[in-house]
Amino acid sequence: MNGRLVEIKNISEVAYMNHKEQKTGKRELILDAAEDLFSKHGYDGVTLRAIAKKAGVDVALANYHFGPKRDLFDAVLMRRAKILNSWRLKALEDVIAAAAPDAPSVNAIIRAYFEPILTRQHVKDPGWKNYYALIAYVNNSPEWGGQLMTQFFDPLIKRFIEALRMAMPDVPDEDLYWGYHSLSGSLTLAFAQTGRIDHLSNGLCRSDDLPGACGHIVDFITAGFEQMRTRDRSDKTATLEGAAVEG
Amino acid sequence: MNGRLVEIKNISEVAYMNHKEQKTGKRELILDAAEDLFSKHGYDGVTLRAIAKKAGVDVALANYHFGPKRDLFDAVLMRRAKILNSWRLKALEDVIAAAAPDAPSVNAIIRAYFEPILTRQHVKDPGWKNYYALIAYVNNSPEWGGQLMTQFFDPLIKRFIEALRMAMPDVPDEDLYWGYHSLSGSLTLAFAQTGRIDHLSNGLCRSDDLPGACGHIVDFITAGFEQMRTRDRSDKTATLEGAAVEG
DNA sequence: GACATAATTCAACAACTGTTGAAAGTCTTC
DNA sequence: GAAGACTTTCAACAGTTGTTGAATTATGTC
Repeated sequence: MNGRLVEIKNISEVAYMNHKEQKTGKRELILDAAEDLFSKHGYDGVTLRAIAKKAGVDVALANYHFGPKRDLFDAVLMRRAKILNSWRLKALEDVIAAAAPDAPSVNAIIRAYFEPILTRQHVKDPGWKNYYALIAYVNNSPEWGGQLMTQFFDPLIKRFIEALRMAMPDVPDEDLYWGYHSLSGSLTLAFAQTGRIDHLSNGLCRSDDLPGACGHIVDFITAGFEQMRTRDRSDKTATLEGAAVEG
Repeated sequence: MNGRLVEIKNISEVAYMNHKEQKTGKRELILDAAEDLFSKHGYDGVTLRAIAKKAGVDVALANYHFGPKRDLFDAVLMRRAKILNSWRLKALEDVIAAAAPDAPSVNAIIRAYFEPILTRQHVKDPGWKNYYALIAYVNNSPEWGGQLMTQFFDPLIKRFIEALRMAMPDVPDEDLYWGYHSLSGSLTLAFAQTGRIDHLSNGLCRSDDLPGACGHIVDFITAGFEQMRTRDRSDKTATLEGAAVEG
């Protein structure tokens, strides 16, 4: 059985497919090839001819199915965005329901954010790996980051922050937002799978081991949020300014 | 007085400039323009003609000074890399010396990593802002991330992890490396200044306020490392697998 | 099996890409 | 002020880019 397709159907996310999309034809091959190449070289680093060659089709076919290049890029992003959101939304709601009427623990919330996307079977699928790397590219790009990420993931993230606010009612919103910012950066770099940590750790840690990374990151991030309960917010902005500049 | 140039000279980093580079001619204008555009659109998203136009010079001039496009990109990265490293190395060594013969605190080490680059005067300089965004682009790109970041920043980072190992001798290296990975991701996203947190927080937090971000991130990351002293390392990899897939 | 419709390929376009060699300009040094 | 070494521009190249319209093939319908 075809792993990805089965998953998509079972999760009752068929709705977002229109009648054209569920076929296993060359259309999907183009999306797969584009996903792979875009994730590795970015939007401008990939030509339609390279995509067509990798998909084994003619150049013009991409334009026939998706219109201009930019729309193909959006289609690649869109294909897995909703299913991703539904996984994480469900995990978050499960955690909230399980703790009700109390607020869930910070650790449970963080786990609901990471585990659905980092510890499941699908992380072995090259398509999903490429998609994650693509999200990393988009999230860190000034050109795409502001607009596209907001469009796709904001609703989920707002509910996530809401849950954190429930768990830590006395923590100011500013702390929560910056905390999410750190969380997002950590996740993004893990997504990117640049091989950097492999070099740095002499092979002790592997950047393509997403489930392995998950445990470490979850504990790290949880502590980052927990710390906010007792954080010293007095102005510590006394800088080292001048020490190096003048001397 | 010209902020950036004065800083560079005072910090006794003139050594890395060869005799050609210290001039304020069109050569620097090309580097500035390239830095700006590369940081916003990535390597492939920028043409030499766009750089030349922004710098107000002819297309051929970039090639005359730097050779092929790829070498121009390296030159942009190289220009500020060494001075950046020297700032952070000095801060780290100051912290180690101040605590000697004891090990420095985790918080002091983290602050030595962030404050020299986020709280100083130079973060107001658009050139440095662009450079930081460029580092973010490189760090998250599978194409550049592995090689270039290693080449430029590994020596510093190894000493930094060494210091953390001194501060927390009982923590396994694996935790330290993954901790650095989270740290690096957080810093990178802050560098990128995508405007995402602005949208998300309805203007409460601003992604171009790097000094403001610094305080939050430092406390967040410090807690992430401190947690490793008492971390439960039993295998918690029981996943939610199936819950959503089957239902 | 004819017919309409969708899918795919083919050939070609105008615009743009990085790069180059020669020409023109500018600056230093004697 | 002539000579010579850098700097900068000009004009052009061969190759590549996204896109398009017509031609060809496959798919489904009655």
